[in-house]
Amino acid sequence: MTDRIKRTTVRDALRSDHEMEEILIKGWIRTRRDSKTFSFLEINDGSCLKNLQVIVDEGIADRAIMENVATGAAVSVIGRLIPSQGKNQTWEVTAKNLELIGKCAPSYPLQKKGHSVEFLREIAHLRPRTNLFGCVFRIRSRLAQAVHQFFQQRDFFYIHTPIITAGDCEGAGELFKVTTLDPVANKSRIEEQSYHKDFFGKPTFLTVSGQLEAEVFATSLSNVYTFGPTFRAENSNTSRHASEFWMIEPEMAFYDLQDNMDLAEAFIKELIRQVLTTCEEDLSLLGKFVDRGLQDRLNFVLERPFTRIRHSEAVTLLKSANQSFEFPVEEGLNLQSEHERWLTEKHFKCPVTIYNYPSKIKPFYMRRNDDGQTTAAMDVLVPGIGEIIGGSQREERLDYLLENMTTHGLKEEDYDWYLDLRRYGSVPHSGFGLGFERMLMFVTGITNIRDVIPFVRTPGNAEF
RNA sequence: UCCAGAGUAGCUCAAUGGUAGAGCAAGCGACUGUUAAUCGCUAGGUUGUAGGUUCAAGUCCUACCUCUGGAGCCA
Repeated sequence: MTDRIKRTTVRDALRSDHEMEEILIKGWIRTRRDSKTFSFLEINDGSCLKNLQVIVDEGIADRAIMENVATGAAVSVIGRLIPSQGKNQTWEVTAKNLELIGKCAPSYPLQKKGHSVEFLREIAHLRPRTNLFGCVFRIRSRLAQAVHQFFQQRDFFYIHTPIITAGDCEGAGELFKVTTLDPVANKSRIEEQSYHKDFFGKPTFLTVSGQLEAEVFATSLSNVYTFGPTFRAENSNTSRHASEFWMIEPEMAFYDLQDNMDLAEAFIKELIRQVLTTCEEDLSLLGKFVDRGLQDRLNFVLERPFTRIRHSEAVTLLKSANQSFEFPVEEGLNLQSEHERWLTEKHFKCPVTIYNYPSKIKPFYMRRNDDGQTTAAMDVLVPGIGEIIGGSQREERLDYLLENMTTHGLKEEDYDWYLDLRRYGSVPHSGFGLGFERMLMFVTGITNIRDVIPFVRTPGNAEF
């Protein structure tokens, strides 16, 4: 019987502009309230935040079935969609037929009332069934879509850079080693010897960035972007770091640092605009229970230009700040979290783009400025999260690049193909990396990165 | 990895070194076009782990584990 009618999602049912004599709804029961001769079921199928209220009169389903129609169970309902007599919904369904698809054991850990995000993290396989995580992951999907939309509208090409890479890019940061060798069986061997027998015949790692590969395509297709998983084996235990995360890395030929900063700002604003206009309902829940000022803050960021200051100006501001910092502020030193927070949260109270960083604290591929002291690097900082974008104009001049590699202790032969880009028709180009989860944290108000990734990987944790 | 804090019922939390408690959830019942429904009853515990101090440890000490917040690394 149920096979002949097309299933309607809860979202479509609640958006209906007319009564429906017969509707088929499938989903999970969020809660049940019993009256003397009938029951109220709240059904959610994840298609939207809201539940659909179903009225089941006595006798519609067997007593044995009704006993199992409880919180968490999966059901199928055929009934009439009619205007609701109740207060909290416009439409409701009076059931003509109720089937139990999958019953729910009484040990089901999700209750009607609020759970802490810490507890829900332990049951990551069930947490998308909560209002909060349903909202987060619907928004995550929209945000990913918005990323592609932004670049595709600007004729950028989406490049799939490798996840397994050879060689440890710029020697910085801890990498995950990829190997088919058994570390126990080979423990007595010298590492170099073992690599000859390894799958790729050389050391390989999970990617920490697709940037160098993206540069290949920027110097051929002009405007490109990557959007994929990224891996860092750093022992970072903070609310803003994960071992596996998603990063977006646009790379543009003929862009200088100014162009790069302009694009970064337009990108962040467009992502916010998309979420504001397409995720209104989900945002409203987050605005109510997670971050009271969420929508106001997003609108505020959208309307104002980001503040842009040179690193040296930031240092001057911080030095004259009427605030004592734990760490010293010095020209030539990197800014600490507390300094970034002061700039973006206390002083400017908006996103801040800092550029022209001291050369010695930046990697080899960034372009040297004419002053000889700074590089054409830029970071975008946002209130509450800190660094959300890091980028630069790349060093397109072969001789300077080689010089940088020497000072960073890198071997020329390891970057031969990268250097070829400078040998054969080199052009100025720029790019940046945006942490997808950090952006999602910013638009949802969620303060821990573990709560915006479906299945988080952090040091010591690879569950599910 | 470093600093700080916390681990007690399924969840959120109480408990001067002296018999382990509540709210919610669950189970049973009553009531009701209800909507975080309401009311009554029932059950639920090796107090993170291992040692130690003490007549007596959830409570004090040591080590370890896990989680949370902050720092560093960064996106």
